[in-house]
Amino acid sequence: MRREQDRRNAKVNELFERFLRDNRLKHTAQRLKIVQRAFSMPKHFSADDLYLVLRREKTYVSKATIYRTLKLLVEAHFLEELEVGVREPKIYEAISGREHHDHMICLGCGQIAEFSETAIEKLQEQAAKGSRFRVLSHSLKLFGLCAACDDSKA
Amino acid sequence: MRREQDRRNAKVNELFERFLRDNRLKHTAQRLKIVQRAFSMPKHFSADDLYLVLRREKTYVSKATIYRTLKLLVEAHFLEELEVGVREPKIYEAISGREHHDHMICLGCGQIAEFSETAIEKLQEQAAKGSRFRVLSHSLKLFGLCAACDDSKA
DNA sequence: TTATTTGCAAATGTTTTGCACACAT
DNA sequence: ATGTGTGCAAAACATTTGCAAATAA
Repeated sequence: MRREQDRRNAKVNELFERFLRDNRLKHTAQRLKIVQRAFSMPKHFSADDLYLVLRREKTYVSKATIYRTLKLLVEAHFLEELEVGVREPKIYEAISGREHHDHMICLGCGQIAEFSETAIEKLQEQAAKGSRFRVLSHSLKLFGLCAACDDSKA
Repeated sequence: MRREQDRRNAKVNELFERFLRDNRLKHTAQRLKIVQRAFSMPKHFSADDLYLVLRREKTYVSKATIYRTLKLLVEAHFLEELEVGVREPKIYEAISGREHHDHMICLGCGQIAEFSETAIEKLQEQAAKGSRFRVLSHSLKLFGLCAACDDSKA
C-alpha cells in the first residue's frame, strides 16, 4: 500500500506545517525531515534509531535537534512518549489519531505490543475520583514474556 | 506508636539477617544501617534521600554502597522500586508484606499516593491472555493533580 | 534585519563499575 | 586465610544546554 503511506505522509506534512504556522515556529529542512521519518519508522523507535536512519540516508541532523524536535512533536501531540525503563532511552510512537493504548513489554526480546481496555480506564478514573485526584494521563505497562520467548524458555 | 515501630524494626532486622545468612552474604554495619533506615523512611524515598538521612545522623555510607544495597533489597523483595520519570531518581518503598498497589503521581507537588484495584489486575490478565503474554509484573501510574494542587490552580 | 534554529561540545544527574584496601567469616 | 564488601573516583549514557554561527521570516 504505497499509495496509502503517501497519503498519510501528505496529511502529516500538512498538519505539521499548520502547527508550525500556528505557533510561529520556523519551517526548517531539519524539522521536516524529522517529522517525515518519524512517521515512517517502525511503530516504536528511540531518538537514536531515528538519528541513525536519517544519517543512513545521508540526512545529517544533529542529535540535539532530533531531541529538540521530538520533544516538540510530543508537546504537539504528533508523537507519544513511552518510558520503558529508567536507564533506557525513551521510545516514541506516532499517534495519528489513534486512541490511547497501553503496552506489554517482553523482558526476553524487548518487543513491545499494544493493547487497550476501556474498562481499565474507567476503573482508573473511579479510583482517582475517590481521592479527588485529577488524572491527566496514565501509563500502564505489563512486563513479562511474549508467546515466543515464553515457549523458548519452556 | 513508638512501640509498634520498634516491633516492626525488630522483625525487619530478623528477616534481613536470615536473608543474609541464607544467601551467604556478609553481615556488615553498612548493610544493617541501610536496612534499618530504609524501613523508617517516609513511605517513598530515593537513594539520595536515604544517603542524606544517614549522613545527617553521622552514619557515613558511600553512595555506591547505598545503591548496591538498595538493589539487593529489591531483589530480596524487601523494597519495591518505582520509576516516576525517566530522568528522575528511582523511588523506593518498603514492602513489609503489603499487597501490590499502583500509584497516582501529582505533577504539581510530586506527592505520590497509592491505590489498588484488584478489578484492574483481572482485566490486565485477561488482556494479556489474549496475546499469550505471560505477565510477570506491571506498573500502573496515573499522572495528574492531587486535590490540593488542583484547588490551588482553580 | 532579527529572532529562531542549528550544531557542536560540554554539562547534567543518576546509577554503575574498576580497583585497592578493609573486613567478616 | 580468603572471598566479600566498601569507598573512591571515574565511567556510563541518554538527554539537555550554552553559545556562536547559520538561516527563515
